[in-house]
Amino acid sequence: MFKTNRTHYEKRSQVFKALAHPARLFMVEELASGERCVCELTAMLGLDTSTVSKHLSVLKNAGVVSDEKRGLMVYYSIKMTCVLGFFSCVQKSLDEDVRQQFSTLSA
Amino acid sequence: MFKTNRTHYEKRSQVFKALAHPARLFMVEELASGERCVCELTAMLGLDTSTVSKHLSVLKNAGVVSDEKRGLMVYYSIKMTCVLGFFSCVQKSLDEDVRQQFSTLSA
DNA sequence: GCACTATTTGGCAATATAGCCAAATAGCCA
DNA sequence: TGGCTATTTGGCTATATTGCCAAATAGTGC
Repeated sequence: MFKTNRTHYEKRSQVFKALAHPARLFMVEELASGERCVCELTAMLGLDTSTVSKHLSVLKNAGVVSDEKRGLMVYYSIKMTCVLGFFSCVQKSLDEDVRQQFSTLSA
Repeated sequence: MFKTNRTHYEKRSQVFKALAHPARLFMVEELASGERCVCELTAMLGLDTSTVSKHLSVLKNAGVVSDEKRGLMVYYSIKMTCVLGFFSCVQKSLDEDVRQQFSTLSA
């Protein structure tokens, strides 16, 4: 059932692993507005350049983003565009949970 | 930019963290067909019952699934139904990558 | 109550991830 | 070439996750 095509599930989970970090989530949402160089993302995140670079390589290896070098800078942009649809789904569910907790409290 | 609403991104990333494991991914897909008890999922996964139980609690805490106790058994079912749409997106992207690698090789 | 089954929880060792610093690499310009 | 900037890579420590076993909890039926 599971063990026979475990690698199949491992490949798929790589994408979710890539999105499973606040900094990487932020970057993907930022890239939704257009390509950004590493330096721009670094400034926005307030993390070390090397840390940001490693986060981006995680997203790249998962196939979520792609990169292009132009001069000194490396520009990243979204490749797996459909992941943007995830965020509204997740947000909606989180909002519903909050609403439900509130109505439980006030009941 | 990021540091000011870091907790916001942390909450969202919880959902992706929950999906970022092959066993949990398998369970969510299985639950798409209907509710399952822990024992059924344990049999399919070939993991220790305690391990499966912990995986399920991760999914529950993230709001992805919900549980209901009936007699001795605890039945889990999908709560965040929209996550099912993720899988086709991810699969489609992975397929495209494979196709692209193939065409690069044969070119 | 006792015995039995299903599930959860605590604890531990092995492994993976995140962040920083330092060093390496790559491209620009003089 | 050398100096400068942007990015990546290696290495390290701190922290988080995974999976097992053992023990605790909860529900059933005698």
